[in-house]
Amino acid sequence: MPRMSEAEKQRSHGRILDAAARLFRENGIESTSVADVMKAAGMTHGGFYRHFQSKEDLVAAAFRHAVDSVVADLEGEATSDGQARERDAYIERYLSQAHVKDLGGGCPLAALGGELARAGRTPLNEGAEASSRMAELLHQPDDADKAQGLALMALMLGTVTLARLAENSEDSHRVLAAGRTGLSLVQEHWKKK
Amino acid sequence: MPRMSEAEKQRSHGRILDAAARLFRENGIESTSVADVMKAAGMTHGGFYRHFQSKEDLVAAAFRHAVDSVVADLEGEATSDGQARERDAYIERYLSQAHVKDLGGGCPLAALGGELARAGRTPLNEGAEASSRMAELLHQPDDADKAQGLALMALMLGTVTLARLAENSEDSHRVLAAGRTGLSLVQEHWKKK
DNA sequence: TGTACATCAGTGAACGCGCGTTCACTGATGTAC
DNA sequence: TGTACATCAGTGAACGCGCGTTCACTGATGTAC
Repeated sequence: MPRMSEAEKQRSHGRILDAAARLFRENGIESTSVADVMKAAGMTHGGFYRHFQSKEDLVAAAFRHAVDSVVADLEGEATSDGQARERDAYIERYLSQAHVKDLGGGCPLAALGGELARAGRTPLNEGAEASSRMAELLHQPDDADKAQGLALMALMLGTVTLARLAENSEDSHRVLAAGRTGLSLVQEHWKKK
Repeated sequence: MPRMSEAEKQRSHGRILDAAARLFRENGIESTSVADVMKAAGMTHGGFYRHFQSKEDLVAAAFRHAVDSVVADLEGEATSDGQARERDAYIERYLSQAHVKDLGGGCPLAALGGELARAGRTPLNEGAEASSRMAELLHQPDDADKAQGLALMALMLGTVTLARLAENSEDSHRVLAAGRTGLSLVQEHWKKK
């Protein structure tokens, strides 16, 4: 059957990234094998090394891929007013039960932040850049440095992490509600400090 | 050489838990093997199953062991005034560069929260209980439900997670400072909502 | 435009390795008389 | 208290298995004339 055309190779590449971004978030990096990813992308494991030098390479690329799609969603708006509306909608979605349940399609930092810190130099760098980019998205006009954006990101990430550990949906809702309350305090009173 | 006395067995058990609690936090659950843990505890891997039924059992027990030692630190104080002082000191230590660097000895939720959500039923239950116990520790007299404790825990956990992803210590300090600012806002203004 | 040939995307078997777990064994410990 | 014996904590070899990675192979693609 092989060889495929250059255009088809690029489509394969995209399918591998999509599958990896989802599986790593859903099951964790260590629990997801190269073969798992390739199977989900509709191929066999042998072809993997035509696309990436190593699994560690894939981890970094797939993580960036996941962050890219979040960022692309929010940077689409042209006016700063539209961006503010998008940002608020994103925060609301972030602190929702749907996001808590959607590990595989949710925030890459919330799903993999802890693991990334131990995953090797290249993935770690991607993690650092991701928190920068995410904090930038949350930043508001009155946020000179990115401090408020970082604090919001930390609170959101922590809230979803705790909500995912809750045993029942009642506890999970309690955690999300607490996170929303804390978030509004940070948003409203930041510059009064 | 075997067999050891009952007292010695209990000491071995403690050494296994100590080693596991440190190694899991330091290198992650999947990257730490049963043999790694037993070697760090000064034994060979074969004896492990006299102490635990499976690795998953050890994960749950070691996580609880780590949470226990955090909780014991803070529950020692008898007076509510002493407890309040201890709590403030704990928060300060939590949001310090030393804690960011000390993965193996730091907050179990920050190190393993993400992985725990995928680690099986028993470890997941331990995670749920841990967030309850930690939120309880942070709770203040005017915090009727545990909402404020949960929000503080989420902000602290998220801040340390982001700080651990930072590439240099300057960025890491920036994240910690942002977390501290956010935290004081949540502490001061909670009941005004 | 048509032909001959080099390239290389994807396949599937194979590699060495470390994993969680099992097991026969050892000899000090704990127990029964 | 002393002796005979069952127990069982820890050892180290062995198990089946899945991992990341390599490789010979295939045949459509892309290129040179």
